[in-house]
Amino acid sequence: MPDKKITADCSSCTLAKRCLPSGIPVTDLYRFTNIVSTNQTFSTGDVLFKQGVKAANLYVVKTGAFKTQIINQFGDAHVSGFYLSGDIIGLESMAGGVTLNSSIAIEPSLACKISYRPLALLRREFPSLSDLAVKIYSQALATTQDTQNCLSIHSAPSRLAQFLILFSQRTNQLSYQQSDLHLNMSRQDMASHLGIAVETVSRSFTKLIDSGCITKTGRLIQIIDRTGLEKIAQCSSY
Amino acid sequence: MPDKKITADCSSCTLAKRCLPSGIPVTDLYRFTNIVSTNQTFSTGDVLFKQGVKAANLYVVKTGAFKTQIINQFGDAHVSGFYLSGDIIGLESMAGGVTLNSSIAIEPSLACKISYRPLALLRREFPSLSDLAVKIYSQALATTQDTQNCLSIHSAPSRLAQFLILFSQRTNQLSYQQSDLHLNMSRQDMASHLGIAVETVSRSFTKLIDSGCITKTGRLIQIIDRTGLEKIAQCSSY
DNA sequence: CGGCGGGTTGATCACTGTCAAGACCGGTGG
DNA sequence: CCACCGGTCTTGACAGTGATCAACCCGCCG
Repeated sequence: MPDKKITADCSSCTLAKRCLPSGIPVTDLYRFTNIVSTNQTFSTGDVLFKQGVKAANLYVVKTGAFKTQIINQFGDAHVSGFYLSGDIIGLESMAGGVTLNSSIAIEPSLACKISYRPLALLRREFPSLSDLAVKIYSQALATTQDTQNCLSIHSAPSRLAQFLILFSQRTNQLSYQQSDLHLNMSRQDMASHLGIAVETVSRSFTKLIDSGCITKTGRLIQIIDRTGLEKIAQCSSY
Repeated sequence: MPDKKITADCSSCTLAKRCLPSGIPVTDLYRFTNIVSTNQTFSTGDVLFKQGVKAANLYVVKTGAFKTQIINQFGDAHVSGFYLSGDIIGLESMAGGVTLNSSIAIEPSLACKISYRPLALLRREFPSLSDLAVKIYSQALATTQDTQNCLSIHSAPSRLAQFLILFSQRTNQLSYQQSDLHLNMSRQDMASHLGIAVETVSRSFTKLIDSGCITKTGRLIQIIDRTGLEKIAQCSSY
């Protein structure tokens, strides 16, 4: 690491309590700061890493949003996940050594880069960091299983409703009952993620609006009736 | 732990090389054996753990097969995953402390139970076990993302084809090109897992057979034309 | 001004969920 | 040995949903 520029150290980061540094005693925090490239900037469409290359880094989203997508041999892309502030990207590629998907910024964003190797060394040294890693992985697994459940819902409006519920839970982890919801991604990305056509996404939105559960202006959603939305998400024939 | 009966220790287990004990030096293997309840027997339909109770254990499938399912507030069940020999059940519930799903045997099976707590202590003690945990979690994440991709496929025959491909990859990890495939689960479970109706599963099977990619006798599948099957799995309009 | 990408709305048709009936298989009891 | 029964699986008919193609609106930018 010749002349790495550290734009900010982790001790002053607002995410530190929820991020990997929380696995290390504050007195040793400098050890962590040494292996991180903080606050790398990305514009919309910038690529964090490409599918099928050597997997070497984790990325923590500081501000903005990213998507991951998998491209099959026919060139069809499927958006596999969205990552918001505090989320960690690249966990699934750690075992194989090769990136299983591409990651792309969907907003102007900041992300911190952490190399696998030195992180593993720190993990071996600090048991509390090992505990945190397990916790993070466990939560990541739970999240993807939520997504899986969402995808197994039959009707399109129900699927969209479930997606909105899950998304709002993730964005409002701190203040859960907040009802405003900014959908960072395009309809195209949502459609790909949910496995339905773009037009169907639009139509499903209008159905949710007509039912009085949400309002919408562009990409800004407001959840009016959360229980109603949950009911729609679980009603098999809506 | 008063009078726990150890029916077999891990050093003699055929799975040991792929299982958690591989994270510990052979000389310390007895430490592992002490925290495992090996070879617990389950009949078809037996419950490993229920959804929404205190999460306390991991289970390693030794022989047989299990499913996990999530039941929503309306009583609808969704089969979230299948677990075969060598797979680990319960990873996603570690962080929250509460089981996120139920796990049920779909065949007469053997499984080994490992409590979180003493496992975490061992992990803190043996860095190689910590590495293995990360690797296992990473692979589990990759697997669920595969499943997610499978669910985002539009047409039912394509979805089934993709499921068969993924399933055969998992069962034949050792001898990859093996083409025989025993589907342990009922059509009902497959349908729930894939998010389609039971009848559609049947119809999709006949389509795959008609296309000459597979043959089928009951729950035994033989893959004749693997590349053809892959082509169907990725063709958007089949 | 015109082109372009993102988003919505409309019309049509294929696909799949649903309901119903029948085939198959294993187990039980006469 | 056979009849009966339950569950699992398959096949058929029909209706509803969503994918597709097309047109249109809107904001942005050259």
